[in-house]
Amino acid sequence: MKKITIYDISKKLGVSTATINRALSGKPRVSEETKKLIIETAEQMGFKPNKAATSLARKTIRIGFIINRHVLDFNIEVMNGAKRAYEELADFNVRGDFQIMDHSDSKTDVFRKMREMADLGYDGIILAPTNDLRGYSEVIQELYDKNVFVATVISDIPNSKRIFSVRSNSRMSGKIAGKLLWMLAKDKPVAIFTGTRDSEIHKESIDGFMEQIKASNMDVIAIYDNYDDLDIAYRATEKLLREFPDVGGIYIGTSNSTSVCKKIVDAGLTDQIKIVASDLFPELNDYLRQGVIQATIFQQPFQQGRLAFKKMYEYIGEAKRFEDIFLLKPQIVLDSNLELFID
Amino acid sequence: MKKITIYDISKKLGVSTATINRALSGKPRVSEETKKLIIETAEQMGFKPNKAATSLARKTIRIGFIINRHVLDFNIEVMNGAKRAYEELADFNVRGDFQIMDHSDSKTDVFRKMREMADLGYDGIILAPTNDLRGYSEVIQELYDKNVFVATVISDIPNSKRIFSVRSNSRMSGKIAGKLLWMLAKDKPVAIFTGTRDSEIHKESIDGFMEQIKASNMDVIAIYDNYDDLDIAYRATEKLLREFPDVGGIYIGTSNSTSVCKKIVDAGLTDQIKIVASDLFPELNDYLRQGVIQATIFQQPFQQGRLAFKKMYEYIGEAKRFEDIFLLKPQIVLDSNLELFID
DNA sequence: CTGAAAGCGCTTACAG
DNA sequence: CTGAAAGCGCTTACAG
Repeated sequence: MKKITIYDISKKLGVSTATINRALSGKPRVSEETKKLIIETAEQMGFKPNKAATSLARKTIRIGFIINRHVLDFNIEVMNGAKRAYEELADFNVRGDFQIMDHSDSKTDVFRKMREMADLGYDGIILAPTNDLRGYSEVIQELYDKNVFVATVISDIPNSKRIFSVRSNSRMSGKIAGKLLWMLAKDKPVAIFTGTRDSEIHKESIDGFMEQIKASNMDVIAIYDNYDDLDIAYRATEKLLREFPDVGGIYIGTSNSTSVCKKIVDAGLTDQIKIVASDLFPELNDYLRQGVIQATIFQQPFQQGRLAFKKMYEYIGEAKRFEDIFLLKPQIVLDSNLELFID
Repeated sequence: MKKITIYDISKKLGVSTATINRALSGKPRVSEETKKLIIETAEQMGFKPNKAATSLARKTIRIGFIINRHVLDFNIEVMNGAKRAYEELADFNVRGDFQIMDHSDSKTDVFRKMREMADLGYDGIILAPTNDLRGYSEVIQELYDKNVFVATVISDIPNSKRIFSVRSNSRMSGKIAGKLLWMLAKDKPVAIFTGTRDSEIHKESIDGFMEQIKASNMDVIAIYDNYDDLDIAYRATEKLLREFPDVGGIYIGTSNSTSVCKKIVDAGLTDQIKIVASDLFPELNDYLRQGVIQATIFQQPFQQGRLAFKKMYEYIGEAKRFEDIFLLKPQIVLDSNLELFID
């Protein structure tokens, strides 16, 4: 029942607390021998370092956070979540630095920023990767070798030394969308609009959707990928309505759902065609309230940022090691519970 | 940018840190005059006590947690959530004590337990109230006067001195259920089964449901309340099917949904009648997977307990004061995302 | 009513 | 490679 402290270990081993600390936090200048002894003893005594004491005593941890302006609202929400986590950790000796890279900035600028932070002594960097992932791994490896840890939010950078990744469970988003369309447009064929397949996120949501559709014995008549652009999506919707007039439901996996909705409204097909969309933003809220969209799958951007910052803190400040992917639950939003998701 | 500490206040005012502390934490033995001065200065300097230091220095906070065996699984999940919060606060000088009152115990036993905890020096007690609320207010008031704070989980005790309450947004649960039945059984009339109307929770979920049904222009043909008993619910379902053979959907607002489902299956009406249920437990998971139930509204018992414990800690240990009702978001669970909700 | 001092459980220069 | 000591920012007996 009684809590074990480093003093208990110190007394038992006749070694100073300073040495105990070096051994336990993997710092240099302890002989391998005593280090081993200390670690074993600590383990066996069930020692767990006290977080409050640790944070008080150590020097300030520095965490950087970098997003770009692409898909602005979503990214800003992620950043706001990270800022919230930062506030919640205010008394635990952390400093957060939040950077929004300009849309015009090339990826090279992101890399420069990362290296700059590393040189300034940052301990960790949280990154929202751009679509094109080339070059990231090298920079991450480079920082890793300097003990500057990189994690990702929103999407992952596979096969890199990033210490963990926080994102939405997009396969599940697709499955949920499939199920909802089954409920809404049961006997009619459905279509799907999504962003670039280069993105793992979009690929997964398509997979999940198709899996569910197949399980429900429904027909998918068209898959439109790479439709991040509003105009192109509008025209693609026209094409869909022309070629498949019997379409009963659409899943829009990208956040650029508004032009699809617009076309459906323009064509006066609101009641015939059921739409399940993604994310949450003002225009989309309106479509939900008007019944143009029946449901949307919310990816919890705020919580993504919050969790990423918190986990980065735990990784650095509390030497926690954990599973390396955190998948947040996609939330089903209908017009009836919409109010819970907007403040 | 620089953090203000009590030393800064101490220096500025020429008063010892001990006195500063007494003034700021509302302890006796400070003159009204210096107290006022200290509080004003602290405010003006933007002083915020450091949580890590506070928890290290103060004596252990004691929090009690009391549930009864009624609706066992749900309550146990709430307790597990509270235990999780307790673990998360392990380094912050708290002690939790978790009590399950036996089904046979009368409410008097709960009251006795509460008084016992107060006498033992507990600082706060979290309580899951029984259905019959008589007598609670008096005990809560009594403890309040001794500076022992009571909060509630799962359901509230209105008009009492309980410091806060954590529960699910049950009005929203009803609204969501109504919307889902609109999606599932659009043109057919629907019915609702629910627990006792004595419970605010059930009353609210009925209200929310009716509100949504009305907004969707659907017909409610029957309301069965007070159906917490399995046998009674089974027979009520028989009656429903007999009297209203055209029923297309049922919302079950209590967790005793299994006997309704059983009757529907027995009658071979699985495909004709759509069911939206509440909560999540093994038998219900099976009904979801088999398509007997189309959706269930999850009340997040684990998170309820976790939040309640955490808030109690903050109230006592960090002197935080907040809105007094925390309503958790009801989660929509379909068979497609069920796996995210069970471990 | 007020203050000096010790202590909570760690980490960090600094000295050796 | 190792240790003594100070310090992080509070709270708490204890003495006055």
